Amino acid sequence: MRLSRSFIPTLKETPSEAQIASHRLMLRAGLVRQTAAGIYAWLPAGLRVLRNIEQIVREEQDASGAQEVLMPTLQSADLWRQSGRYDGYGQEMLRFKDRHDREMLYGPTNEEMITDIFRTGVKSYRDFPQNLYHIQWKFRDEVRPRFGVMRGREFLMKDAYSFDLDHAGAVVAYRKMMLAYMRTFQRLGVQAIPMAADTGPIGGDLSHEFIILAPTGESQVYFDAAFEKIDVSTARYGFGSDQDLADFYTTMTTPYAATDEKHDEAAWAQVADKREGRGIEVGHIFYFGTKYSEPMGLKVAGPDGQMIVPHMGSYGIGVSRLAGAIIEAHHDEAGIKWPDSVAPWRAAILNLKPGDTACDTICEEAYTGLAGNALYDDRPDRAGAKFADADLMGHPWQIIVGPRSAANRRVELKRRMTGEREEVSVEDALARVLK
RNA sequence: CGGAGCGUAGCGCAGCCUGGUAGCGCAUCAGUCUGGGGGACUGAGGGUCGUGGGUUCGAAUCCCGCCGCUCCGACCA
Repeated sequence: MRLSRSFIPTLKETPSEAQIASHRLMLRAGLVRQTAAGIYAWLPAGLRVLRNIEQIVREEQDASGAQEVLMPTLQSADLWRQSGRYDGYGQEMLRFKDRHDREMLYGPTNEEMITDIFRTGVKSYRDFPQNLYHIQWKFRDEVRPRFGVMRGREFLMKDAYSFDLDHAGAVVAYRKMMLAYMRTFQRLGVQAIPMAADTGPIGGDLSHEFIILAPTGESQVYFDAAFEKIDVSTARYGFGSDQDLADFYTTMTTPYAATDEKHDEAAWAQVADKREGRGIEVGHIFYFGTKYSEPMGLKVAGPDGQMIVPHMGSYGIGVSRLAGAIIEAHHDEAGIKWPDSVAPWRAAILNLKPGDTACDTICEEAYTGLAGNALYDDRPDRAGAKFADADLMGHPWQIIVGPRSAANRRVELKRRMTGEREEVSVEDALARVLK
């Protein structure tokens, strides 16, 4: 993308409504635009980030054996009456009526809908286990939306739902999701810690929330440094082995980890290598047994002819929230420092002197060589403005092409995350960026 | 849902108290000079002052209603 031809409205000044770093930077870097309280439009650069996060989430869900579906944003109130949640959900649910006076709602979550879909399609115990997920917009009419996309009213969430014949099977499904989540967050460039959690309105008796570390996080978290060394790679743990999953689960749940609400000073005192900091919740997993399958009449014939009521779990990742959370974890005074995996472009090409033949030639060559992975700053602006915008937008690499070194076919390569910079040949720069 | 504010040009703000035909910085456009960390100069364009009503000779300014938004707290992917 050529910056001169793109719609990336960066701001030099901070909009007054933005209080926290990620909100300020998302607005300043031209990623999103607020359209109403807690509701955001995603602009070209922001959408690329959102899609990158979504794709990593998708790949890890698929790897765990979950299958992607897509359920609608609008649901019928009848469905929620079957589970008994329609009256209990409260003001957070956005309710309305269609032209025929039918009661509808904009879905805040999909347990009822997936249970309804699954019960009409499943035929036998042989069909189990299953895990279905989708990545869809949700709406929760928060009393007080804030922090930009971190606490919006409309947000993109990945939610998965597992179906198993018994508790033991559901526990395996739960562990698979925990493993998939750890891999997902690792790929997204953030340190995530699973912490035992309350189950809230979803219900159930086994639940963990995934907290990622960021200096500006909402809550204080305490955890054992052992979490920093856990290997969650496919080489260490496989989805196909119940023993691996059990080992993994033990490893993830044994060291101390708690948010300030559940913090236990006595247990904390026993931890040898302590870590504490601020955290943001970006995922939450629940096992809730037959809470929905029972009232909604989901049951199948077992091998002995007896009817079985399946055990379920649900697993959420806040995709749009992650865009903000990743910025909270990776930024400085100048702007965003995107991890490679989620950056809208891998590199920015800064042409410090458009019109200079050597600069123009090298920039075009780099732009073509990076094939869609680069944002080319070809604007006729001053160098300082380009540096400032590149730092603000947070491209992992900056290929700085100036007349000083361009004559020798050399460029300056800057790594945004670390601030390191070095002069290299054009070829080396491209190879490094694409590696 | 309790408390506190704000709405004036794309963004950040002043003007309001004490009513008299709207201003500053940045951004934008044109030109000149510049050219490695948001440069300088000259000129130009851009505003139903959130909205409806009221008071007044006259309302951005005073009064009332409504709408929108933000912040603090309680609550939450």
